[in-house]
Amino acid sequence: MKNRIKVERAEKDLSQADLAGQIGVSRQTINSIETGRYVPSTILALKLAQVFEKTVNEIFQLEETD
Amino acid sequence: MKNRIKVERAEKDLSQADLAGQIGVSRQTINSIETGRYVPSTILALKLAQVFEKTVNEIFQLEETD
DNA sequence: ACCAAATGTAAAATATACTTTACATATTGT
DNA sequence: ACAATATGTAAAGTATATTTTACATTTGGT
Repeated sequence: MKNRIKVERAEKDLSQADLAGQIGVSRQTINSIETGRYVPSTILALKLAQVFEKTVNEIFQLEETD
Repeated sequence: MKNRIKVERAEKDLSQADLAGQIGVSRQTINSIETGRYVPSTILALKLAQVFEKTVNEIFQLEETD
């Protein structure tokens, strides 16, 4: 699964720590999702989408391997 | 988190087992998500949305308690 | 009423998300 | 170059998702 978190963060000028704080997870959780080390829960994806004012589908996309 | 899986299934006339088969998870996984017993991964949410031809946000919505 | 299919759950096992702590590297401003 | 901030990652621990097996209940058709 691909994601656009890094880009969305840049557009809102948010650090990983900022974003983590807004959503209520650890900074490492954001980093791990952003770098594809693990797949977030749907609740987390919805919260990220909410912060970025986008849909989940705009931020996360399936790949063949999924 | 709320979800509209039951309704979307009805509209496509799919049983829980049918849906599970299309996505590649167990029937109990679908049942558990549908009845709110647990929160799916974003990959699973994207696959469900794909089957229903809707966005993840149309199928899953955050609640205050999330 | 009977039968088949669909649904709701539960328990045990396994996989994976997420936290905390900690450290190393990279980036940016002065 | 220096200091501060941001990022990448790792290991150990905890919480939660998902599978498999299994059974009880419900629903729909005849």
